[in-house]
Amino acid sequence: MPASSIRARVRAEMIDEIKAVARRHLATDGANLSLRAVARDMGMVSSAIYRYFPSRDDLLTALILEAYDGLGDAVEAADAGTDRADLRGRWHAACRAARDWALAHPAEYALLYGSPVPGYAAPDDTVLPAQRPPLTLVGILRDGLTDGRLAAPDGDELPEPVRADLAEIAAGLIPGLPESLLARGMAGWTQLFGLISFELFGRLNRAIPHRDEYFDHQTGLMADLIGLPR
Amino acid sequence: MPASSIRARVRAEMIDEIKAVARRHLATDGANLSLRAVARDMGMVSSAIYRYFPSRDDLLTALILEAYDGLGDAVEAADAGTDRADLRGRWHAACRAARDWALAHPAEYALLYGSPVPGYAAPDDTVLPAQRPPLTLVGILRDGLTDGRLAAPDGDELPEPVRADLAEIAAGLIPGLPESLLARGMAGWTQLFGLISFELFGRLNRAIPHRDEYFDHQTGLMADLIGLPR
DNA sequence: TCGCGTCAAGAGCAGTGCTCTCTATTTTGA
DNA sequence: TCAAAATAGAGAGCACTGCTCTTGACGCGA
Repeated sequence: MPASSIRARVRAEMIDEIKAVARRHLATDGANLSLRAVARDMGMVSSAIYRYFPSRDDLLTALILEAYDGLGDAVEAADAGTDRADLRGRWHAACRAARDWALAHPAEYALLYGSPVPGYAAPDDTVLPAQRPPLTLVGILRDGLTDGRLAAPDGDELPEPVRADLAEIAAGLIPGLPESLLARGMAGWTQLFGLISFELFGRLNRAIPHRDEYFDHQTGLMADLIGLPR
Repeated sequence: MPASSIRARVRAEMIDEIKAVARRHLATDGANLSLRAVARDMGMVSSAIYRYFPSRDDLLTALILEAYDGLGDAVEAADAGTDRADLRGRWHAACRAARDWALAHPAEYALLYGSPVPGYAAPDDTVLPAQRPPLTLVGILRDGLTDGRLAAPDGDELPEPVRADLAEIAAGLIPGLPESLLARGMAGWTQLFGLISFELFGRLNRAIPHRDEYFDHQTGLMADLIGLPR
């Protein structure tokens, strides 16, 4: 290890620095990341970047993976930092953490959840990190169910195909979660994504001055739909 | 009119053709629309396009406006084509129309609701067309309220800032709509946007094979939250 | 110390948005 | 009617992009 490691270490540092510079560019210039600009910022010639990332998309993928992890960390930490029995508090904390992260990293959020780049297909290793936020949310529901604080909504007659699809998802991710509860959890996650996107993409610029309160109230409505006790 | 109209007519036809070709390019190549490619497709030189659209952004804006109108037309027509008294049917029809339009025009949907292009700011005349779909949705709620089929949810204690913001929105768009109902309508609209985006951007590719049924069930959940009678 | 592998640099290709100039055509006004 | 004005398209050119290929220098293991 000692011999080759000096070169390997430099290489790892270069990769990190490129990602850092790219993230900075992303924050200021938005999604149209320019490899040449990154190289210029690093005092390199553009072709040298290709020693570290075979294409622009690969650099973007690396940034996407880091972003997913950042968001996942934030959401999970917020959930973990709240009293396990306070289901509604955990829901709100997780939602707020996602929003806070998005507001702090708008360009990275747009990279994750904005319109997909035409030629670009997210590689498979983004799937798992991408599931962390919604998994945290439905994890709250599962905890509520197991300790009796939350009841599966009854009277929901899920159409059989929907029930089957949701059952498959539940089997893979959170065994034992009733499909009706998973459906409502996913509605909450879907609405959370919509809330953040609307705010970040400027859709309630003029309409809603009190963003924090509006956000909490909207996520609270979904908590009501799910049946999280007040 | 006859004198200048021949040239004016040709000009109008050119503008239409450019937009049509651009829309075609948008559908195949995604959001990164190339003026030069459009010009090439029309047998023109790229600089000639600038006689009709002063910049690429202006062409995009024209496409955005048409897209908003197409979506607005679809949603309003679906609502108008349903029995006025069938609130839930109207809700589902409007939601489905939005989804169908999005699935039929994915690139245009991404243009409207995807991540904003960094340098690009939507001009003010997009605001009104953009409001048509959510307005149609809350219009259903207003109708239900006036004919007694829908009650404003009580027990909702909206935080004062949220209530004030929503009251202002209601005053400008749909006078008389209680803030609590508007809040739930916006939750529904937000979730609808999330649903369509998730589906279109490939987020439930593997997870949900039965998209139609899932969609209807999810929008039905929001109808429940709003209180639309079954 | 020698040779292999890695690295940065530079030139170059094809593409982009956009500007400017030049020429041909159409429209307009006296 | 006929010249002046407005408009249209073509072409060259600028600065930029992602990416490839070649060249020469350097570090590293044998």
